[in-house]
Amino acid sequence: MEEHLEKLRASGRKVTPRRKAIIQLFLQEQGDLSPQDVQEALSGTTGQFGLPGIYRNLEILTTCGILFRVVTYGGERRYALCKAGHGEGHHHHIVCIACRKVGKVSDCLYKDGMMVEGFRLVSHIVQLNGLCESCAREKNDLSALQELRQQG
Amino acid sequence: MEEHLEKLRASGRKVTPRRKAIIQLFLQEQGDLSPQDVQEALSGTTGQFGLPGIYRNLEILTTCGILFRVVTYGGERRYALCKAGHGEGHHHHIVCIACRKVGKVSDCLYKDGMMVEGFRLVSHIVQLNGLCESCAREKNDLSALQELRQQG
DNA sequence: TTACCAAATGGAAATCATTTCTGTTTAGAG
DNA sequence: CTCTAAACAGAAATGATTTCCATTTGGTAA
Repeated sequence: MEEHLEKLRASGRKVTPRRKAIIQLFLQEQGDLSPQDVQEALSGTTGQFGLPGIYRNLEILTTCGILFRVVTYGGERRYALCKAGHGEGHHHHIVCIACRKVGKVSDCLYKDGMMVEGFRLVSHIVQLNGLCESCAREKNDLSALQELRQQG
Repeated sequence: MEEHLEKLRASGRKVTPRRKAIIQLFLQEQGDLSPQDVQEALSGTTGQFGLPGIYRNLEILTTCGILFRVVTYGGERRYALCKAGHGEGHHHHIVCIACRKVGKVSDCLYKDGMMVEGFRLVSHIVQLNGLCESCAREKNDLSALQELRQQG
């Protein structure tokens, strides 16, 4: 938690109860959450929690590098805790489709500047979904892996 | 054009003036378009063109493999012409940030099943942005490349 | 500690994208 | 040429996201 608050302060933002509550929630949940998920989870805890404030704060926490926005085909808005340390550069995340654990991918196979299909790469979006070690072990029969592969 | 209509027929859809107009537009524009872009471009041409119909058709054309939905960080809805031939399997696209030309990436560096950071990869989203050959040649001074790199 | 002010908050309301619904038209098979 | 499922237009509903504004608060400096 403290490392996250540090990121907040470092970017000149205030540490408020709301923000602590949101970070706390993500620490508990592990997985990715939509703004609506956040509202439901926090309603009742600290009185009401309006969606506008949640949108604002999710965006701010993302700017600070505390959260990141998960990339999905449908474009749904979902956030998760960023695994990169303070000041770390370009990276992606990999999410476990079973337990939603998030891993950091700091050495992406794609590097800006490299050639791909006749194009010189300038930027790239990568979102990986997989099975973390423990979940893979749990379901290491092929049929399970097959099924999981469907979900995308 | 004919190859695209073939994809429509192959999936049991009708070939209508609307759909031809949309495909025609994407053939002209080369780049990616939002539903709103499509409406603006087609308004006046063939009388009115309601947004609901555009949403429906963009989705249908995507299902048929004629279009694909571009992946963006913000989740904005944008579509472009898919470069894959009929029946081709898993692939991604690379978009030229200068001329918006789209290329097909059929052999992605990430393969489902491979290990990444201790996770077994099950699925992945990849969207590449770069400079196509001719645009790279045009602006092959480093400063231009530098600038372009900012835009993401 | 206290005062201060920019930043953060809550919540209503506005906005904007997207979907649903309904009645009408049309592509294309037979 | 007829017929039917699919496609169509457009109005309206829905739902997510943003804007606005009056109020409160975190955290710095006196």
